[in-house]
Amino acid sequence: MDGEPRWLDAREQHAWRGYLAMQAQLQATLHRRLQADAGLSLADFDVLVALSDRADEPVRAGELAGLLQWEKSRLSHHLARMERRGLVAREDCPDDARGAFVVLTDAGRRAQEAAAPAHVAAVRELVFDGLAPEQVDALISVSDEVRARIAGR
Amino acid sequence: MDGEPRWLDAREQHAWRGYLAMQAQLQATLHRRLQADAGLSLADFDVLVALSDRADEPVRAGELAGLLQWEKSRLSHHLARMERRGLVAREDCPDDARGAFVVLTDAGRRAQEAAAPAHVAAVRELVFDGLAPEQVDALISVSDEVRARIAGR
DNA sequence: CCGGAATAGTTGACGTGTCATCCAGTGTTC
DNA sequence: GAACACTGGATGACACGTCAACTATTCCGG
Repeated sequence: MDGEPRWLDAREQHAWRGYLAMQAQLQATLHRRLQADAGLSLADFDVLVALSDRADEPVRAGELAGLLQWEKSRLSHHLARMERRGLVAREDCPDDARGAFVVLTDAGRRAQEAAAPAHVAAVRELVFDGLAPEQVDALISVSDEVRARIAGR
Repeated sequence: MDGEPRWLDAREQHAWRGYLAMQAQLQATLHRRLQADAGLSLADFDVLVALSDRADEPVRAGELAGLLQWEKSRLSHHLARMERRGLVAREDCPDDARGAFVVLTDAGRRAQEAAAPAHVAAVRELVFDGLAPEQVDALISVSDEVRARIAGR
């Protein structure tokens, strides 16, 4: 079927290793800073942002999973932990008795608002302040292309 | 200290969200395929590749951690799991009695050789086959810049 | 040589993510 | 309306990663 595997050439290997290193270090750094500044994980922050984008309307768990592109089970576990810490609450859903609404608590809203400025500043500092506009464009086009290839097949 | 936080502009937000989505989906897809094809996690694969790059010379655990850019404790836990599955073995280090050598077992070598072609093919298919040479260059320059900013501060 | 600092690696506790499974409520079909 | 599959979500088991504490050795100054 594939005879000889086609390995990556030198430039591709360089790009791939560089990308892997960047992504690991960037994620770890942003995570550590957010944790240190605000006591939140990146995942916590994503959930809080998604919920506060919806003002205060309760959001269905499944819909939230879709927004975050998370598996339902991941979200369920994560919400259980966040609920234990008082950041979110689950409410019964009148329309569909097997569904659940998720809402931000006051503590959750405060945590998100407190965390956001430093987090954005870190993203700026580590990424965008160092990139020329063409590099930002390239990042967009690469992301779009790769995502299209992942989705389409 | 920072008065008004400087938010990301529309283009930057687009780039950032796209990057985050790409990286999450790419990692998940590569992980799932490697797991399905070869029963290995990405982390397993990285360890096996690092060890097989060193032919069969035993590698000190600490050095391996450095090569992989992993914390020592992560490596220790991961090696314990891989050792349980028979992919690697730990040996005593004669020079330094508190050190440990890590070696690939035959099963480990076979697993790595069996996994590599499909994994490279997946990276090609999802990433490099879709990118023009300038995009690969841009990926390199972005990775270098971001890593420099993470390191230097 | 002795005692304390540094180093190599392990361990335990805990948060996180995945997969498979389960359960309850819903919808559909006859 | 009873049997059926379907859907929303929770749960348990387990792999993974991090942090802090720990153990055993080595190193170094006196």
